[in-house]
Amino acid sequence: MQAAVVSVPVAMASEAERPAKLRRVTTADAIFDRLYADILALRMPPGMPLQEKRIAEEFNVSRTPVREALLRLSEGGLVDIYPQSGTVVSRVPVSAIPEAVVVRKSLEGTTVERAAEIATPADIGRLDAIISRQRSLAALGDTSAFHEEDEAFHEAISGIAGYPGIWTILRTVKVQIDRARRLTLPVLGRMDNVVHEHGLIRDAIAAHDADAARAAMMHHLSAVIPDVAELRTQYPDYFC
Amino acid sequence: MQAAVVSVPVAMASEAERPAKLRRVTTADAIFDRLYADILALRMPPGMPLQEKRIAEEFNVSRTPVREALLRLSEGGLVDIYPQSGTVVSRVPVSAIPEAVVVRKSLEGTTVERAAEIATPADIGRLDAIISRQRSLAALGDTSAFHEEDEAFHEAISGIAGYPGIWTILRTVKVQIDRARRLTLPVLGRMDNVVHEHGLIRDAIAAHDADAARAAMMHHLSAVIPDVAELRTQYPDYFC
DNA sequence: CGCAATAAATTGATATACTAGTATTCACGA
DNA sequence: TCGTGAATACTAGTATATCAATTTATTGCG
Repeated sequence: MQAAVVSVPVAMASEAERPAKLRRVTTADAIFDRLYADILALRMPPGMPLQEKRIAEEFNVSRTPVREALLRLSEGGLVDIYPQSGTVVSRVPVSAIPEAVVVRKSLEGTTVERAAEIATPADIGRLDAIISRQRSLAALGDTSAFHEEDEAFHEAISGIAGYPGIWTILRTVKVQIDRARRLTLPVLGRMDNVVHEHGLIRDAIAAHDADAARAAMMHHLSAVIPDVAELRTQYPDYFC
Repeated sequence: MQAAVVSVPVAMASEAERPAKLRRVTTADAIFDRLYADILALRMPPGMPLQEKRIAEEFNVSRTPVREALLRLSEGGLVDIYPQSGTVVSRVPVSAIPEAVVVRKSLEGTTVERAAEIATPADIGRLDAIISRQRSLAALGDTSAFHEEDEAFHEAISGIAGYPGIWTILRTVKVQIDRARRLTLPVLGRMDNVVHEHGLIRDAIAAHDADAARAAMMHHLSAVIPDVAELRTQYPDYFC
């Protein structure tokens, strides 16, 4: 099943304070990561049918860890499990995207304000490093690596603000938006715009101007809203 | 299978499903709901060791659905699973509580503003009904039922705003706060204060005054922050 | 063609056994 | 006596086989 909307977030602090006893990577974790990446990269497009048994054979494991991975993906809204029927890669719920954008604006607005208040020069340096890498990747046209750095930028701001758990929530919320955005990111010049907007956010944080930082973030988040109407006509099978 | 007969309030929240495919309640769901309720009500206190095998025997089911339930609880931060070692009810991460409050303020602030903008008289009526029930429950001193109505109030506001997915996030974030709050809720007069604060929020929404609604919500959320320092000395085993 | 009976397919759950780490115990030696 | 370390008893992770419950596809008959 799929919660139709912004899916269940992983609780904050569950991973963060594992007392030095680092959780070892289980088979189920590996399967999850692989499927997660494949779905996000659209190598497994929305609507694609999945089967526990087939995946188990493909990875040479039993159904058990595959099932665990699929259940976790289901909670994240990336797959829909229909009992006694089948499992499919979930279609992107277009109706939930506006809500997801609202969540991002709310949380990232709060976060960037706080970051602007307490950022240190070292923090600014880390942001600069990310932006620098993004500039290079934009020039190379490496959209995949660029997207990773984009995530790193937003995660870094959460870290600067002292709200690492908020990033955990945002990552979950962002997934559906990102799946849609993956279809539009190749648009020429978009990556350069992102780099520029990140620079504005960075400058506002460096200047400890909370209001400007929020404004820059709001503008940035508004700019990356995918045009769902157009996408829907272009990839009708990928949305619902 | 006897456990399926054990009637557990499955509807801990809206499982608003698509009409076509409705998901039946699985054994794992029932186990999850039961454990979730027991942990939240502190019938299973933080630090209490759990064992898949023992729980399975207790519910007369196999390990499989128990395991699925524990994995979901783990993602929600309610239990900590140590591979090849054991599972325990998680201690409340005190360091995460302030962050959780920030998330609540951010999201519920956004939500209540939107609700104030578009609330209909019928919506106000629903809020009034909840507040009315809370007033009765406060008089009776039924803290458990009162808490359920408290959840209903905040969920209703999310619904009015048209952001049902935000409630899903909030519920997850609220859990850790609520676990701590359960130790302080019996404070005399607190329930009456909550009723009053809910009334102020309701009035602001009814008046379509977004600013006042946000202010009332901020005040409300600030008032229910548990005194972690005191709790930590009073229940040292429950926090980390 | 319509439709009901039937077969196939798939997830949900059970039972069992085994693996691989983890924590405890307890005898042993400095 | 006090560690120390190896044997030992857990516990979660995985594998396998099997059945149950349900949905979906197929078949065959009127």
